[in-house]
Amino acid sequence: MRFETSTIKDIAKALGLSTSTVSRALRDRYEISEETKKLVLAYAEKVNYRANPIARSLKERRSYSIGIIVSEIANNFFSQVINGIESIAYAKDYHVIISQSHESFAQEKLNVEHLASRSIDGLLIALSSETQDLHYLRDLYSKGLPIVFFDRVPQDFETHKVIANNFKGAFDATEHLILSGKRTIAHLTNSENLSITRERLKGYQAALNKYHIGFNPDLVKYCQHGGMHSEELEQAVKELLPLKPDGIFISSDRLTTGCIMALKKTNPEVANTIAIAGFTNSNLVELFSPSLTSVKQPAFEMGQVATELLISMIEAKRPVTEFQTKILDTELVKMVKPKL
Amino acid sequence: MRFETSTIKDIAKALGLSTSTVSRALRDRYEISEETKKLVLAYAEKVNYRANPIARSLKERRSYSIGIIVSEIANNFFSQVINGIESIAYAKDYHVIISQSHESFAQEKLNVEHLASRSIDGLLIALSSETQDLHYLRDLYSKGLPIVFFDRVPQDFETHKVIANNFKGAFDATEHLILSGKRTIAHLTNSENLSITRERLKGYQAALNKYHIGFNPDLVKYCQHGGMHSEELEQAVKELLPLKPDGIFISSDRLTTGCIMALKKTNPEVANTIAIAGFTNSNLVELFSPSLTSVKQPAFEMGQVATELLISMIEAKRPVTEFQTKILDTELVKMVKPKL
DNA sequence: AAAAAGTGTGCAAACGTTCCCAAAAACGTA
DNA sequence: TACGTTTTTGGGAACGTTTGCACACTTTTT
Repeated sequence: MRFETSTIKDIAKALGLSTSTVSRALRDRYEISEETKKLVLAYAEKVNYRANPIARSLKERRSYSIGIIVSEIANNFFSQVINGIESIAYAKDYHVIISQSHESFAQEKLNVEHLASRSIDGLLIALSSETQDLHYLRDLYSKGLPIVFFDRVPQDFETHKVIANNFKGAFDATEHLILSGKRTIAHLTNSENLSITRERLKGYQAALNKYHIGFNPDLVKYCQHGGMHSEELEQAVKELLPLKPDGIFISSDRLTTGCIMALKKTNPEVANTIAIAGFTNSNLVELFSPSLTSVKQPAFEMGQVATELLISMIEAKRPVTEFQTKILDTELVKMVKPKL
Repeated sequence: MRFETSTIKDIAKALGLSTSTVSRALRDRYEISEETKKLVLAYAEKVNYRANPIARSLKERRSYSIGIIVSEIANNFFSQVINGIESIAYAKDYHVIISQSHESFAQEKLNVEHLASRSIDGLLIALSSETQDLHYLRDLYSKGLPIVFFDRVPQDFETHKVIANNFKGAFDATEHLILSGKRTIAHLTNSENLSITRERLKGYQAALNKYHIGFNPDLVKYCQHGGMHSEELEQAVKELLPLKPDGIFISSDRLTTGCIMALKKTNPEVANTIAIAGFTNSNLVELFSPSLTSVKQPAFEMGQVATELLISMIEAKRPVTEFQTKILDTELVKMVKPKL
């Protein structure tokens, strides 16, 4: 901001001290006498002194801020994760900078590189559904930028990761459909690149397997753009319906709502006859019609855990070499019988 | 970030030039010969030089970034506004920093001041429902920080503002309820501090008036926390129902969804008998049951317009003294008859 | 009484830029 | 040839911090 504001220099001049003394007094260093500290602190308070974080960043080569990349904030899952991140970051005096990839690799890369050039101290990222090439991230990582992945994580990247128990979440949801009598259960899911896609598919298959239901690959539909385009979903629904599914297990927030929307739009007459179970953290599910069974991820907690891991990496004195993959349990919220 | 990266100095040394020459060459200044420029550019490209924005900010006392304050990003209206903001900001080479107030004045103030100290070049803000004291904003504004308000704007603050046509939106929604035969129409709204609350109330009253329906203050319920707490809404619903409303006009996104939720939870038997019309930009309304009539704000456009105004203030050579309040039209999306 | 240790402070460099001011080089003109 | 102009380049200060080092002064130790 171009407007004047008091600096350490001003304080030093006013008090007849050197800038170093003032700086040290403000940071409460042991070398400075109590007396001087009091003097400085009082004066700083009086003139409403605020350290300039830009100058500090330049000097210290760090910014006390962490970058976040999600596909979009208009998604309850991600906004809850962000709230979790903020809760920890603020408490530890870090600021957060949020960027959206909108499921585009190019946008993701651009944002990450911009954040990096702005001296973020670390990065929390859920990959876009397009992302396959991790070179740019490896580059930054090898240059020393701490990175923690959450939700959508790469396979072969040695760092901390935080994910939901996708296998179990998918298994539970599918099993729930089976136990309520469904036998032809379709699976609508994201791009095959994503870790969550693979893990959830396995859970789905395992549940079918447990109840001796054959796995039919035709019943699995992948959406490359994660449901960002409605045509994508309508197409998938159109291809699925001829196979007469009596249940659908859907693999992500955006897809779940999008799929119901597509069903209602293209085939309203069957929308209520198909049982739906899907991953979603929407806080509006109770309002949906047709209603559905949802798999909720511990989003807030995921943000917290990821942030704690990231900050521990940032503040580690020596390079971290032991990495963890934390797996958090999902929760199955069963469909309530629609009243009326 | 603490890892090494090439600087202007490195380039200068490698090429046997001075830092000033390199700096000017990179910024394509006229004083530098084409030859030198090519040389520098080529080398910079080769070593993948990235200017350090922190250093630039410190020197230029601006950051090419703008701050955004909204109550929460997990709200389709605000996330759409943010998308609009980003679309303009990125095109003009500004970066955006998003902060959430969670409808808390203290949090809002903290965030604004943090942003200001990080040298944002301008601020886009929708006030929290608690905010009454604007001193801290006036302070920053008078020190030269450009501010543009959107959606929730203060009355007596001379700067650009961008809002929806709240009066008309409210009028249309209420009229729609009346025309579909409702006569006892309640109004659920936000804290009285907010501009949107006042304007929408007026629209509601005007519609009643037009059709000679008496205004009953008991039918108006204010939610101080904008529906952040579910008890608040359940309480309001509880107080409203004894008055036997046959329609409710609701004044904001969060309240609309929250109110339906509260209705379903506390009085499921009447939930479907009361017609609902409310402001909401949720992209999931089509899924809601009971379904409702919604007033959609041009959120994306609002973000764009606000950003254009802000950037014009930032880049103005002389202080801006003429301010505009842009009013954008809302859209009434009528309830579809629930199938099934 | 001198040396050693401890305490509090200041100087100045550094972080990576930008830009004012001068100076050098190239060119024309008298 | 000597002098202006114009074009191109470099030196160095500044932005607001932090911090290694040196210095001065007190206090303790021998």
